[in-house]
Amino acid sequence: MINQELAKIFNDIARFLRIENVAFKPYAYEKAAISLEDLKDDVAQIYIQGGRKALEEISGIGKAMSDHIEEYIKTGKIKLYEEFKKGLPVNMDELTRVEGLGPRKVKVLYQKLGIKNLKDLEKAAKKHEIAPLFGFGETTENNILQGIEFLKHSKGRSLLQDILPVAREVLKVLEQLKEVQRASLAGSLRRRKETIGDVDFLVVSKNPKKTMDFFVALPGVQKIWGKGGTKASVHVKGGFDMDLRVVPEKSYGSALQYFTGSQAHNIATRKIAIDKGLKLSEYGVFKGSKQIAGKTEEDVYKAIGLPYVEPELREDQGEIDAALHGALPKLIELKNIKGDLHVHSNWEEADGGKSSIETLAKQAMELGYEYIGISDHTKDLKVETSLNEKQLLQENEYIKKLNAKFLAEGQKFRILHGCEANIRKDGSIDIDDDVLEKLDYVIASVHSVFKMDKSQMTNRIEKAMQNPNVDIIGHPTGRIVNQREEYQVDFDKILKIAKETGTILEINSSSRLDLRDLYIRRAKAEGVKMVINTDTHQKNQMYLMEYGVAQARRGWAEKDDIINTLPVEQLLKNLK
DNA sequence: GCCGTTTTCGGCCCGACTGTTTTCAGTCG
Repeated sequence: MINQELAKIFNDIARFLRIENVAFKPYAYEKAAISLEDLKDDVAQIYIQGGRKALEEISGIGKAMSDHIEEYIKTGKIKLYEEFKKGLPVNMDELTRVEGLGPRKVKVLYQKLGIKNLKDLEKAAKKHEIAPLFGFGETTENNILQGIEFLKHSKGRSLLQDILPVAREVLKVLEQLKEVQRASLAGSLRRRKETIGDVDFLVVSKNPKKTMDFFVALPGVQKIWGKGGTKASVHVKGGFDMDLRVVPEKSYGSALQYFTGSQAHNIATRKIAIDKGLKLSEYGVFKGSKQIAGKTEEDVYKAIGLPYVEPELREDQGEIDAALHGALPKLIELKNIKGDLHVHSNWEEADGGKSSIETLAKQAMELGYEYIGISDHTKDLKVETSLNEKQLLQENEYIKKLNAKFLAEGQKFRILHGCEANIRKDGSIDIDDDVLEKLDYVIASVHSVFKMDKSQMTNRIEKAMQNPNVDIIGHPTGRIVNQREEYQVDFDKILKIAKETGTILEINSSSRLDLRDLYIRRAKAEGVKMVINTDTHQKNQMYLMEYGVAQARRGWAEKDDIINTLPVEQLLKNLK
């Protein structure tokens, strides 16, 4: 996929244009870049199939952008970009990642000191060559050094599931402060993005200074980045930033709306306000100089003529239009989930990190589930607990006994027996059909040979879906967030076959987060049913369900799109 | 450079903080 490469180039061009004080164009290039980043299809494919016309149907892509894209596909280069780079041959992307350094300062640093990259920058700062420059100074030089240091330790964007628990701890502490009246998470964390850049908190406080002093003294804080009258920013151990904003009660809703973002959603909502002769900012909704809303988010949306929009939808991906037409989805919630169908066990005895089936069942009961599905790996995957036909049948007997025991104890809980079988290279399943038939359900997943060409991989998965015993395709695109790209597959075809065969697609809650949000939305649009599973391998991973549900919400999924919201008998009817 | 259920031309979100050039440009979210 060249989408990301092009997005980076467009972002760079936007920076070059900003240096030259060109009005509005940078914004257009940035918009085009965002559009490409969010695009689920390969832009080269779009061009090959539909030409320039198809390109220009992408939002933010007009004549000039499609020129650039065509040029890049044909020659691997964009002339305009090459010329900009000739005039300022620096690693713009790398340098502007240093906090406080933008394109203009980068240009000055290149012209005066010949700084081209992070290494040059660090050297110059250490030799105190930066401070004497016009427009710079001691503080700026120190900030640059610290910014570089932070970048070195920064892991980039962290996984939501690593950050949210930490952020909740901090939020809890803030909420317990006597002077704090209200507190919330904001930013991409509140929107439950897959990865998080920094953590935003918003509070209303009777004593803003005291609250901010407390915040910057939290354990784990390594550096106070900034502290003003309403905002404090810190770097913390683990390589990420936390921001705290203190706002007045009467602006809490508009501030929360603003700091939750996304930026694109904010711009869209502000435009709607303008159309209505209003002004929307973090301080409220204003008619002239009079504030007409701002205390709660609901009020803010209402004042500009919209119903409340759930944070997970705020990406300017059609939610504004849906809101205007009363067509917002009623998103699935964690409490709708009645069971987890992708759980690995060490089926007889607890051992190492894994749990016995009985332990897992008890955990599921504690989560309020009505059922759990045990789905151990099968024989082709050479892991300790992968099962062959004979072992699967033994496991089946064992589960029957456990269910009988629960029944005798009066427990209204059921263990379903499945497996996570392997889809072989040729699309066949590594367990005999007469054994698969005896299980309550079968998940089939790709665990090997990821690098196939698109049509081969599509045929491989299609063949698995055609198997009458395969109910669910596990982690359907093979991606792992921050670790592995998805394999090449024709997702439209997968949806079509899933629909025809009644095969369910998994939303995997682990760090795979596969399906990704845009695919969930497409599956929903095609009427393909999904299941949200945790893929639990270690003790206590069933709590990950919340992240799969968040992913589903970002994909606009409703309760009816997800089969494990159903009671057990209905669930079984929805399987093949 | 892009876009249009009031526009094919005339708009394009809004405000705070920082450092330094002391009145504002650059950067950030």
